[in-house]
Amino acid sequence: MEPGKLRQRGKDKRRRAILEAARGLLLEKGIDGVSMRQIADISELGLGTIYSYFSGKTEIYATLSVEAFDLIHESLAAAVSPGASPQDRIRAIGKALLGFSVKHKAYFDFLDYFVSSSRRMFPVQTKIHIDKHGEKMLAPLIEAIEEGVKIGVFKPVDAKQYSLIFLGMLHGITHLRKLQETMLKGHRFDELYHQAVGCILDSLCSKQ
Amino acid sequence: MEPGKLRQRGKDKRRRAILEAARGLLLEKGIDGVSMRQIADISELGLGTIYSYFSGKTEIYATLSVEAFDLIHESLAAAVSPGASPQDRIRAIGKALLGFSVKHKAYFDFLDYFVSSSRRMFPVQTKIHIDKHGEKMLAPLIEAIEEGVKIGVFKPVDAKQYSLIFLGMLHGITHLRKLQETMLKGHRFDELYHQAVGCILDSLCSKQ
Amino acid sequence: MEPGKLRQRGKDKRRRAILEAARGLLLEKGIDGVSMRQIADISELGLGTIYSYFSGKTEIYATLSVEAFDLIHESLAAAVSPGASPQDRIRAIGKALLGFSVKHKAYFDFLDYFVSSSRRMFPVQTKIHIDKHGEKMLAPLIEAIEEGVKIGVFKPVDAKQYSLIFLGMLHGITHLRKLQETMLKGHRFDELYHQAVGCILDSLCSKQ
Amino acid sequence: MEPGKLRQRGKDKRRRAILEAARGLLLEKGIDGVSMRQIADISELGLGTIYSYFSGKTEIYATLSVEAFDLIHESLAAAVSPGASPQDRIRAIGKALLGFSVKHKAYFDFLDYFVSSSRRMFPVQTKIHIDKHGEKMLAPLIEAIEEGVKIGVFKPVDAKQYSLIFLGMLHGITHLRKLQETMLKGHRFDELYHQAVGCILDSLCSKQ
DNA sequence: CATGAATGAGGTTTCATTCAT
DNA sequence: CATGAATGAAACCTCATTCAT
Repeated sequence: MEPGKLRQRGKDKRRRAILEAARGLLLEKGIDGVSMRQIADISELGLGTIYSYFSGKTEIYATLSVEAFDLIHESLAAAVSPGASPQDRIRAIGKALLGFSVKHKAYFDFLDYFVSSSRRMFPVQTKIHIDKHGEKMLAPLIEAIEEGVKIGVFKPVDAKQYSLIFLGMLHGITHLRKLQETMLKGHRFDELYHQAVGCILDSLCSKQ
Repeated sequence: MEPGKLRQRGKDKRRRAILEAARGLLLEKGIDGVSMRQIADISELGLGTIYSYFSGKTEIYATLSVEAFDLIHESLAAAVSPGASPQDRIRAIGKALLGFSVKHKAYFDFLDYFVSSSRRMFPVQTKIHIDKHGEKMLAPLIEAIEEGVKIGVFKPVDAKQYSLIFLGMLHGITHLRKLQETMLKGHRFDELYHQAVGCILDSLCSKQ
Repeated sequence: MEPGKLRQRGKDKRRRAILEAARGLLLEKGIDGVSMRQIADISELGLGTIYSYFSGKTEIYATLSVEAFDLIHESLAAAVSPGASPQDRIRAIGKALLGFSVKHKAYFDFLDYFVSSSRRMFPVQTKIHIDKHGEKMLAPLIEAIEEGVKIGVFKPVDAKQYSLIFLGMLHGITHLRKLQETMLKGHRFDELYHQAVGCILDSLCSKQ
Repeated sequence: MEPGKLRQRGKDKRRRAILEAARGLLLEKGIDGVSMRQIADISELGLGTIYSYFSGKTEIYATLSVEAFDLIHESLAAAVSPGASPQDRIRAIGKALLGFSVKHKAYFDFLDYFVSSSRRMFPVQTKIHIDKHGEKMLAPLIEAIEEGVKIGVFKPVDAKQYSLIFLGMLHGITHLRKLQETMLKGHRFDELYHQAVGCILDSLCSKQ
């Protein structure tokens, strides 16, 4: 391997280290717990180094946002088996999303916060760019619903609209997990989650 | 009226002024736009005075959280007409929640943020106290669903679980409103919202 | 004395302390030696306190500039005895300026720097305000020259123009003092200075 | 030409590129606008490379100072026609200095700043070296004045002292140009300048 | 009891310089 | 020999909180 590649790999590694540090801090200490100093310490890089990889905190956040959306998209896309029935595909997507929200809790909390406040946080151009990645997430869902409508197992609906409802719902439910020790006491979160997926399927399948 | 009462009233007024100022700032400038100095300026009180009404910023946030939950509860409770059918009651609750999220946007964004991060933000005792108020919100919904199950228009479900799904979903959908200019482009938000309510009703009414 | 006055006096004292610290640092360590931290340390105030007296470094510099010009103006105005001849008045002004440049060396170096770079340093509005105070300095000189022209001891000249030349010259000469150990070695600075004043008088008195 | 020379030429070119970049930045953005990074970018060299030509920023400034003085000296020396009268030679020198201050504004501002603060900026040895080059500037003036004194058109004066006054004055006047939009409003700068030169000549020619 | 001046920890960011490649 | 990635000291500034008046 030529030296250029090695160096490149080192750069990538550092870049990743920075993003992981930032993401980790975000999860562990919340949005106010993220300081450039801490990111530097955790990623074991000099403070100035951070600024040669990212123009500032905002860019780090923007990058994480895009990454998060892309990762979710990948998870969802990977979850659907081509031959499966629309219902199963939707269930699989629900499951994948739940899995993601458990495995990459950090990303989820992060998106939660940034979807809420990104208009204030990011320059409008950046926000549009991020949202484009967010929109990709919907594709696997839309396809599954359209397929179901086409073959007649679902009632005719606007596939994108239902996708938004589905994602919004699951997101909202995931949000509730924070209340596990209080409002959710006595309820199993995953059951709640599956029930919610079932709820959407009920609606899609309901004649009327 | 004796002087004590008058003074009491003045104190209440100041307390309210502080909370309004804090809430207003939160809406207008986001979580980073709230500083004690600004709260003092807007509420037309001295900076030090704030601290004789609240122990600090955290207590202000906690108080606002409780208030927000209580207000939502009131809205929902007021929305249900005693004689209405379970379906109509649920529709009314959905409508009321949508209305609230429009009218009191500030509170909604606020809860969004604080439900997410309250574990880090508040001492555990405070958090439990807040969540208790959050839980009250569910009551009108639970009642409507239980009624529907009892009279047989809904399939037999765990009423609290469905309530959580319902609220979670609506909350998630509301969250999406932030994406109106990007992901939601071409979709009317309120339609999406009503569709979501319909979705739950579909599920509740679907025969097995 | 009522308490308000006392407090006011304390505020004034602190304000002065800040300005003195800044001026002192400027003299001792040069423009790069002035940091807000150091100003705070020397003035024995908290760092944040500085910012409640001045909006930032720029405002401190602007204030010092204005003060410097005003002080010089006072020195020059005080130097002229009403009954003295125009020549004597000009000599007195020269002497006063020399005296000032020795006694308030800091201010002089300061002006030196800020006249040079104020366009980049200050917002245009601020610069205009500062320069207005600078212009006042000329008044005593202009009056003396006009008087001399009127009574015929000076040849007819544009009084303001000659004033500018006079001040510019003395300022330039003062600048040279920095070179006392090298270029000026073997020359007594004050002699140089008086010679320069004489030079202007020669010109003003030269027939034709 | 042997390869050593070629390489040498490349080195010289780079050295010059660095100095030009530094000087240009100084002119365009002022003293705070000069960073090693920018010098590297503009001179199209690597950042590290700068350090193999100069030991650091200070040495770059020192070199520029020497260069500036040498350039001025050349300008002044070139201005005097051997056969001209002392008065004309002095006028020519004044004109040359004015021309230089317009054409090489950067150098002038630069000297302004560094003469003021060089004691703090440079190690004493460096400063002495720089000042030696500064002193050379005086030579053409001294010669003209001495000649004038010798042939009796000037009164007997200390030629070096008058030279210092002359240069100091012109420098001071040049300084004033910064105030063109405020204090100097309504005055033509070059007129002021020529008047100042005339002023010195008046004095030199004044009997006793 | 209301006030706001004072505080200083901690935030983000820049930049001269070094050193491995 | 040229390079530029890495570094961390140090800059400016904000803000929650305290406490003397």
